Amino acid sequence: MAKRIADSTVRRLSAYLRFLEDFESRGLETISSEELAQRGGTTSAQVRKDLSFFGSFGKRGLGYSVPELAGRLREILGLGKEWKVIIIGAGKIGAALAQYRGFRQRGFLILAAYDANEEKIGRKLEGIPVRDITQLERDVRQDRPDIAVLTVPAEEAQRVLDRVVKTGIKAILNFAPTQLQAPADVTVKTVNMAMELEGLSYALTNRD
Amino acid sequence: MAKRIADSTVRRLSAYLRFLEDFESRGLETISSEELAQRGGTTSAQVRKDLSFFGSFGKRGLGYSVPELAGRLREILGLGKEWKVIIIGAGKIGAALAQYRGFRQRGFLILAAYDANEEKIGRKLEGIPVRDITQLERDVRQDRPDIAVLTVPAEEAQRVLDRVVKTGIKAILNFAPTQLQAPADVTVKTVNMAMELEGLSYALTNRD
DNA sequence: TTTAACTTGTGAATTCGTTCACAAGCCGGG
DNA sequence: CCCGGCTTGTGAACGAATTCACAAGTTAAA
Repeated sequence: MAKRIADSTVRRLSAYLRFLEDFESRGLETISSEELAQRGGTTSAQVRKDLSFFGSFGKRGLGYSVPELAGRLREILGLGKEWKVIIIGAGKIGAALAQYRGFRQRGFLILAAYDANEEKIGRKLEGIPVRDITQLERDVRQDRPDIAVLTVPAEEAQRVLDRVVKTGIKAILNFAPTQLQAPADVTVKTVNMAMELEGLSYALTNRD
Repeated sequence: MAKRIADSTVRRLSAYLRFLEDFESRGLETISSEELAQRGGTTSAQVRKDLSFFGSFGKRGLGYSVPELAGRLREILGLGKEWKVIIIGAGKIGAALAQYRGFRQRGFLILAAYDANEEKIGRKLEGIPVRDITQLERDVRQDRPDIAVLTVPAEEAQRVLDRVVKTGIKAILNFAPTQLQAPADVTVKTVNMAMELEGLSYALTNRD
């Protein structure tokens, strides 16, 4: 890949793909950058610029072919293959994720959940086996998951992350409300609800 | 408030507060911008700039008083008062949120959850009453919640949001993986897991 | 074939956020 | 009381992301 693409750009591509799939299911053939922009809360210039990093997919005067652009976006985002996911922490959030149909829909296959609690080990979490966290390293060697989702308490998050990194997993989705340190070749995305809530609190407090 | 503060700045303030609380509990008196920066994965100049938007809280040569800065940040973020929250959608994610202790800890009081499913109405979700969604408008007039958390399917999210906005609620935390349209005076924050996952997929696919 | 109405792709201009760099201020030790 | 070591607060420089603006290409209709 020639240029480094900003995180915000990738997020928008992801949003565009969602609208395209909606358009696709309604049988529409073409879409303009303006239509795409309105649905995504951005501008048509932004849409065109975002896409231009990866090539030129549109036809001047006409717009973009919906199926073609959707296909190209899936390719760019790496959604062509199946990604194997493990969930670490079989609590309430882990359970909510385990049943989330968005995973499977987009090609993310959840292999297993891990926990230290003996009462949970051996059971199923929304159909997904809960395994003993002590087996993590052995299982990873065998199953080769691509992504680990962390739903453990904040206090344990860094320790668990270090362990996960050591197994060679390069992508982590963290739900613990804490900043994590990881090597540069490991991508960590954090979903921090506490932060979002405080953002709302700030907005409510500082109105014009 | 004189200047418009960037979203990214508010998120960092929220992160700083978390470290400060950690420092506070360990009985430390002062902290430098450098220490704060290291924990938050940013730079000391960034920390100082962020804080400078709101005044000057530090002592040159010494750093910041931990309790004082924590207090000022809570004030800035509007965490001094108790915010009343309702959850709309009593599914798995709603349940996970209902039991999330981070809410209460930071002064967010969950009043109730709402659902259309008769089997859920009247029961409790992690100790929180599940009410009939048809009563939403009446309840809001009475209870005056500040924040609504949306954990409904993507297809219904916009419709539910419109209804919530009409009741006068000005802050919404959305968990549906969809872009929502709201009036300018309503703040909507979306936690979009699908987007984060696709960000990981992109990162795994486009390595150097 | 010509024209009018559209829409893309992209350099240039602009805006916004981050980093640099340093004067100003504080503290402790001699 | 003065000096050396530290750390803040903040303009200025920089860099990144967004928006502007327009040439170039497409289509449809006359």
